[in-house]
Amino acid sequence: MKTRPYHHGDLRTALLTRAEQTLRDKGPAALSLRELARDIGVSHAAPSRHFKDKQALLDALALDGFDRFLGALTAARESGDAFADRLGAVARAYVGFATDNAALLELMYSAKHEPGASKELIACSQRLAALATGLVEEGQRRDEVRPGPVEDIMLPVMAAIHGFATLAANGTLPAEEVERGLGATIAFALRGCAA
Amino acid sequence: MKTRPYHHGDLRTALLTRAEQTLRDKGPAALSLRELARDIGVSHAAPSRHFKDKQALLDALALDGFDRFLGALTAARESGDAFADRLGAVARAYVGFATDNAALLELMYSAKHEPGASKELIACSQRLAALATGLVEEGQRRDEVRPGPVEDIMLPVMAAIHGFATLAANGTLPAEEVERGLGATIAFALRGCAA
DNA sequence: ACCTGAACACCGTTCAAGT
DNA sequence: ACCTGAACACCGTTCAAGT
Repeated sequence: MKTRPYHHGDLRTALLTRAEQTLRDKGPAALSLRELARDIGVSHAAPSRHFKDKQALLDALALDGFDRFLGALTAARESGDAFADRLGAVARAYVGFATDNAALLELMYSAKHEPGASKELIACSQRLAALATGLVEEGQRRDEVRPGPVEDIMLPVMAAIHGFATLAANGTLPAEEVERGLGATIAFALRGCAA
Repeated sequence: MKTRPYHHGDLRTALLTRAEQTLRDKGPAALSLRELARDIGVSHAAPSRHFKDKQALLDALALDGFDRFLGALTAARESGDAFADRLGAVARAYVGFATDNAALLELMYSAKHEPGASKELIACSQRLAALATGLVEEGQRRDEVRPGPVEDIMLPVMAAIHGFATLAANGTLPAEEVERGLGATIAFALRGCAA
């Protein structure tokens, strides 16, 4: 057997990993620092060496989620050449992440607009806005999206995708209707963008 | 001075009123049954006579919110005759409620998809869907909305309105940009619906 | 019928002390 | 540097007992 490193080794990572697991399995309400510490096998006070309080751990979790989320969206943005393909791929990536990480996404959005939201979290939010803006502008340059102020197009498109993603993720829309609804939402968005 | 009725009088109502106040002022995390009881001046065990547990109080709060929300939307649905006017009024009512009752709306949506969500809460959710469906169908009958399966139009429209409302309510979209963004979102939705 | 007081099993956070 | 143990001030929930 491997000898365990001094004390725990990497408690910080262990806490984050376990916390995300719990978030996924039992929801955000069931996330307790003391239980996390118990599960990992350290004292209840140990986490405070790595996270100054519970919110700091939640913020780290949210930041981690945003990184993966933005990674997925950025990759999707390069799918094909046409605006329609790129928008469709981004929408699918967005909704896919939302349904696969419902609790985490909720945490990401609530952490972001907490009073003392970290600069990194705000930066993530801006990167997301920049991605959407860039996508629409590119579509306009290709004459595949009608002209006019980008915000007036980008905002409704993101609202539709984000709104659909939350409806799909929280179960308002039954799982078996998600695929069709997503197709309809993408088609609807493209209609609204059409030149 | 008025003599106070036996014991408290109407503890149930007092709890709900105070809880909504706290929700509005300090957010859902700050909502504690014991503090509520303290503020009102009863023992910490008293609330249990009226709400079997904390979730029951939250459900009652959510139900109350849904009633007002549906009332506002139902009224808006009768604004003018044209589909464009009605959709615009519903969207404005939706976003208005969301920005005026951000924490409550969040509670309404999370209470609704809690494991043991009450029948009444689910019924509210269905009334909302029925309202949106009726609006679109009416537009189709008037030839102001393109033909096709209602769900394929209703769902994207609701996603856009709901998505915009959450972006506006949680501060992702700065308050001074809400009015313009709302106009753009309504215009975008109408474009997507156009016959 | 409605409420109280005490009790139980949890929390998050802090801080001296250990290794 | 990293963790422990005890302490503090909170929770939600339950239940006998009071009026």
